[in-house]
Amino acid sequence: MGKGRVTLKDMATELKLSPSTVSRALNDHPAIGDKTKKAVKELANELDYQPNPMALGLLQKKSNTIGVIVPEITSHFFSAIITGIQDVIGPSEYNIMICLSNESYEEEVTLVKKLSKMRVDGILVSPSSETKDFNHFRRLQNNDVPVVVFDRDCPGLEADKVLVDDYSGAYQAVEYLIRSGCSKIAHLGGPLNLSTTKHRLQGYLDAMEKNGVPTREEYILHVDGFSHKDGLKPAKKLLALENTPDAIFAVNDSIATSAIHMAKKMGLRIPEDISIVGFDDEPHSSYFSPSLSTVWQPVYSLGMLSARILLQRIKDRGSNDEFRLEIFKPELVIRTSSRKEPINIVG
Amino acid sequence: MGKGRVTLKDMATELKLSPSTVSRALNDHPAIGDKTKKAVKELANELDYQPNPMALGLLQKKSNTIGVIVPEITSHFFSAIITGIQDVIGPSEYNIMICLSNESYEEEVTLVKKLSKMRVDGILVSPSSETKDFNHFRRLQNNDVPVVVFDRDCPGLEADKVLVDDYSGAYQAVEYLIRSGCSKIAHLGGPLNLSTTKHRLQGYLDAMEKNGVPTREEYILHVDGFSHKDGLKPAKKLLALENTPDAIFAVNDSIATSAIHMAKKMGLRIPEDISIVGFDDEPHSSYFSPSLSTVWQPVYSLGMLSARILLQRIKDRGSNDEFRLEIFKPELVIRTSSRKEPINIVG
DNA sequence: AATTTTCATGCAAACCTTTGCATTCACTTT
DNA sequence: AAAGTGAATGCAAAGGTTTGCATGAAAATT
Repeated sequence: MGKGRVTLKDMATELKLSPSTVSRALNDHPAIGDKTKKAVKELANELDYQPNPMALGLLQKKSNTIGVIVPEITSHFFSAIITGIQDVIGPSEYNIMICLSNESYEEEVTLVKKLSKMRVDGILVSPSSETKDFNHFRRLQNNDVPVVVFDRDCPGLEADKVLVDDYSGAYQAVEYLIRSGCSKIAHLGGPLNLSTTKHRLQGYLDAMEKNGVPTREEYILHVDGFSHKDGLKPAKKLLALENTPDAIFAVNDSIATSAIHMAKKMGLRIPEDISIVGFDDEPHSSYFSPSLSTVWQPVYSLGMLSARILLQRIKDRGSNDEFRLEIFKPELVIRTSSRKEPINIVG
Repeated sequence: MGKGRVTLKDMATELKLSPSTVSRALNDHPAIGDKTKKAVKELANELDYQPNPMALGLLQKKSNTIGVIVPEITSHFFSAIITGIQDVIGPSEYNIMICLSNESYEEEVTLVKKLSKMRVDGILVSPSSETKDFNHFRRLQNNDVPVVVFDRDCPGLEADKVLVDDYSGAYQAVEYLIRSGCSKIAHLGGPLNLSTTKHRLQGYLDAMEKNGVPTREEYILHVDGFSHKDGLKPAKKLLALENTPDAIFAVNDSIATSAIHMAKKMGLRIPEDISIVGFDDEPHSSYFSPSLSTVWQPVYSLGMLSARILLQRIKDRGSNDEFRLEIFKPELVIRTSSRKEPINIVG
């Protein structure tokens, strides 16, 4: 009864010592005698003493908690990142508080306030697709709360960042489409003010230009959200063009499946009539039929590294190290939703 | 500078009042004069005063935090439940601490200890597939921390429970397979000591028996984990039987896709040669080809209700209401991975 | 034997907030 | 004018822990 709620004072009374001695004994303070230490530790063990984190937090002005803000967790992408974060933070002394912004700037600001109020010791954040202004993060930084940005960049914000080279991923994908013989390559892009979206678009544009393939304005559409249903209408629009594309590079796998869905519905054969490539390599993408060609990202590692950097930053608080910028390389995964590129093209 | 870290004392000095007066003014205590109240509130607003949750927690012996323990979040199932939980808890005064047990009993016990140490005000839990003993939850309850169990039951544990009628879901699925003309129906079940797995198996068995369809021991296999790769070997084994099944009812969608994968690989046509039905209705299941027949569960609602019950329980702490048992009804969703049942069978 | 050194422990403050009780002051009542 | 009332505010304790400083006793030095 009352287990786990024993206090230092309780133990002090029991042992006829003062709370301070008990505290020092538990923390192996050199000035405490060995017999006392042993007695205290035994009792603490027996009574399953757990120091009260609130008392500690109050004293040390820190909560031993780190906050994580993500737009959502129902996609494999973010849930895998979070799993990586958990696997690093879990064994540490810190607790994690995961918050969902639902891709809303307003909710994100509210969450930052909530976390700030909680006195979190640091936060990991991937901004919502609506977020253009980063002052809420700056306010945290001014309060000495380190911020690590992951996956989606916050341009102009000075912070540690762990990103993915979306430009390269897109470039690889589009260049491969070109080499495989496609020439009318369309792009289903994401919400416009997201760094990832922008870089994927730029990668697409550059790959087209560098390879002398003309693009058309009507070949580039942007979806409002990242889920399957958000891609259906734009995909339909693209496929209904007079000059039907022979390839679509989609901003992620869900949107790519929208395109596959629509293409099939319109009687197009994949990949004979049209190649489709996604981004993210969600685990089920390989089980679709056709299985989806896509760009793989090291999501789990991304989560782990972000968490490690934050822990390091918290530990070194004060020392004004330069902010880190880590960029992971994504990799093209070719499956059956796109044509094979001719083998004889070498170098 | 130092914003958000203003204390009552700071404001008291500034206004030449005592901290107690400032506190009372902010809490609209009747004994405080209107002028004072106004002045205090204005200053608090200006300085963006945020009461220190640790001081409050220390005083009230509660953390305003609720813990959530789930086996994993990379599947849509649990991430959607968590989204439901968040949507209920988020707007409340409580914070959420999400923890992943990774389907490990040991880690689950560690997490419970961590949350207990944190003095969470309640927990929501779906036990790991290894968990057979629930004393770690009972210890929490003994410390007056309410526990709400969701999706996966903890048989013998007295607590509020929000479950799904897995038996009914399985029964519906299997009876439908029988009516559609299948007679050699196999089952790919989950880890054996999980309530959901057991009930799905029982639903399968009963549907077979009640409809006079014999089952064979060799038709029932159990997988070790819930992901695609865990299902491949068992599916292969099933399909390699001399007496090849003409239907497979899988414990979830991922395992169902393993079966589809293997069936295709072995040259079987779906659903002509073999029908396959899953469980969960993950969002991409409808985009597979063949699109997956499966059993839908109200995951989001399940998350929301669990959270509501916990909040209620925390509020009514002390009053010894009976534990609630809520059971959601799942629904069969018929797509193209299984034969259509003859329309002329009525009543 | 007197003094210094060493060792082990206790006291009290601090962290921030809430709250029961005491205090102060102005105003009303007799 | 004295006493009583009421309103507005302050004091102090509590909650659990850590830590600088002080205290006490015993051991070692002179």
